[in-house]
Amino acid sequence: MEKGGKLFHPGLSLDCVIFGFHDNQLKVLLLKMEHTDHWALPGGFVYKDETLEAAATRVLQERTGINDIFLQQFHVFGDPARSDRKYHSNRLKKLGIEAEKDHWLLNRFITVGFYALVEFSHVTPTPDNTSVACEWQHLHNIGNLFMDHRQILGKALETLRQQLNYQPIGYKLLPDKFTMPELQTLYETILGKKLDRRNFQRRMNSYGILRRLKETRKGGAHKAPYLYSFNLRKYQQALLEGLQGGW
Amino acid sequence: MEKGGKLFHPGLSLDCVIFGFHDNQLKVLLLKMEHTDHWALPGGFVYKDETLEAAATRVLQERTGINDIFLQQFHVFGDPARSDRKYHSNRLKKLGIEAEKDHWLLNRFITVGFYALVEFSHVTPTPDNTSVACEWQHLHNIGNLFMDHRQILGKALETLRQQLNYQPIGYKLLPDKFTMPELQTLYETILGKKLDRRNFQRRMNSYGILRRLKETRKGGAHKAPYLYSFNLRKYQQALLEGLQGGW
DNA sequence: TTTCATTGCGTCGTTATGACACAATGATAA
DNA sequence: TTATCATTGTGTCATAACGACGCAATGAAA
Repeated sequence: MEKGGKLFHPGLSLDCVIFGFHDNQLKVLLLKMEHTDHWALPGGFVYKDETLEAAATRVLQERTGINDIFLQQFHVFGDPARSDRKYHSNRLKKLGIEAEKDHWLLNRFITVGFYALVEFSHVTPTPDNTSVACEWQHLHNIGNLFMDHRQILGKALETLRQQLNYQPIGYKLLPDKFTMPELQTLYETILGKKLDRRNFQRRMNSYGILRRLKETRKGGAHKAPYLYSFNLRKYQQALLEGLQGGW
Repeated sequence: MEKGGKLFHPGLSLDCVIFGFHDNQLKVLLLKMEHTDHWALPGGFVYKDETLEAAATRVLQERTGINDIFLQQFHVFGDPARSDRKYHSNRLKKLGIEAEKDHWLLNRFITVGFYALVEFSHVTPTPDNTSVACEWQHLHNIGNLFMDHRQILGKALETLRQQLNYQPIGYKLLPDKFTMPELQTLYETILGKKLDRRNFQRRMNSYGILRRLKETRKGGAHKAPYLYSFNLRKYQQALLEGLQGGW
């Protein structure tokens, strides 16, 4: 906190939108802030000799426990008015740090937005030293967000939608074995619209990127759907050209 | 040069890839650097109270003379090794500025890449104070580029390709009146592949975003092609959904 | 006046798409 | 044990879109 000015690249931060999929819902990992009902995206600063990607990877490792994480830079947020200097100066005061006017945290910050795709069950949510909790929240039921984090989240989702045919989004978000309805719900959530069940299945199968397993998912009421897994080699090859047809 | 440290956001720059279309070729506006055969993307720094977009707009205005320019942020380049500190320290020496070790220009810089689309004939190329010339270069015949500018250009082109169905790329790059073969060549250059002339025309017409004029383009050898202009209202409406089918 | 590359418009067979029908499944309730 | 019923697997069908290609019209240059 005191040495940050010497350690970090000045006026630069990053924020991560961490997506997970569970209970047939797209979720985002958020940090609950102290003394308010506000939530924040996991973020951090960039060491002076660190790449942006390394910094993001480090932050993501700390919040999720996952080392090898899929992430993509998607936008820079640089509005001069985006910083909440009052928050930082209050926080410094509480920490007993004399908040000189030119304290490194009180300057303007540009932030680089990253989105990350993780397998929900592999994550161990871990708060950082500015937060009191780290929890998954349903994408469509998110409370008050800090600063411009709502805007950052929105842009991340928009990017996810655009890259659906070019990034291994299903592969990174779903567990090894999943059902066709689960995959479809994921697509529907990201796209924000309903898709026809039968046409979805036909198209997905036509790509040749799925392997249908002998097993079915027992346990739910009604007919047990087959389990699928990705044929990773073919998936990646198909993504190079983009999944044809689009959604 | 001396006061930059106080005026600008520290360790932050931006670089612009300015695309234009002329002589049936996609071109990029570059700056010729002094004393070398290297070229550089037009770039600049961000004032402490300026948005990134405003800074890019300012830079673009200075290099092209155009005020109302179309630009899009596309990527941040943050490799710690990307800066060429030797270049800056030499330059400072030549300018007679004592290059203290902690001179603001000698620190690590993160740069935000913007691409801009301009109507070629509206541009008045103007060098900045670090360059001896400002010229259009053919996209496929570009000389040595400074630092990581080749990589930045590559990423810009990749982004352009991805956004072809979502941004008014034809509208921003072509003059008010243009022929179908010109539009097709633009698409072919961006996509990097040949398209069937007749199918291209059919698809373009089916979008309903073009208005065929009564005039033809006389002067070239062979049959005179019709001139077209964009129906801007319909174009923009179609872009919201993305031009269907893709290329 | 002829030549010829280019342009405008159209054809044709195939494939992809959207909308929908129907039987099979399997946990739950009767 | 049997009936129920939402859900799943598979298929059909008419239409639209697509890729490949043919051919006549044009207009500057030979």
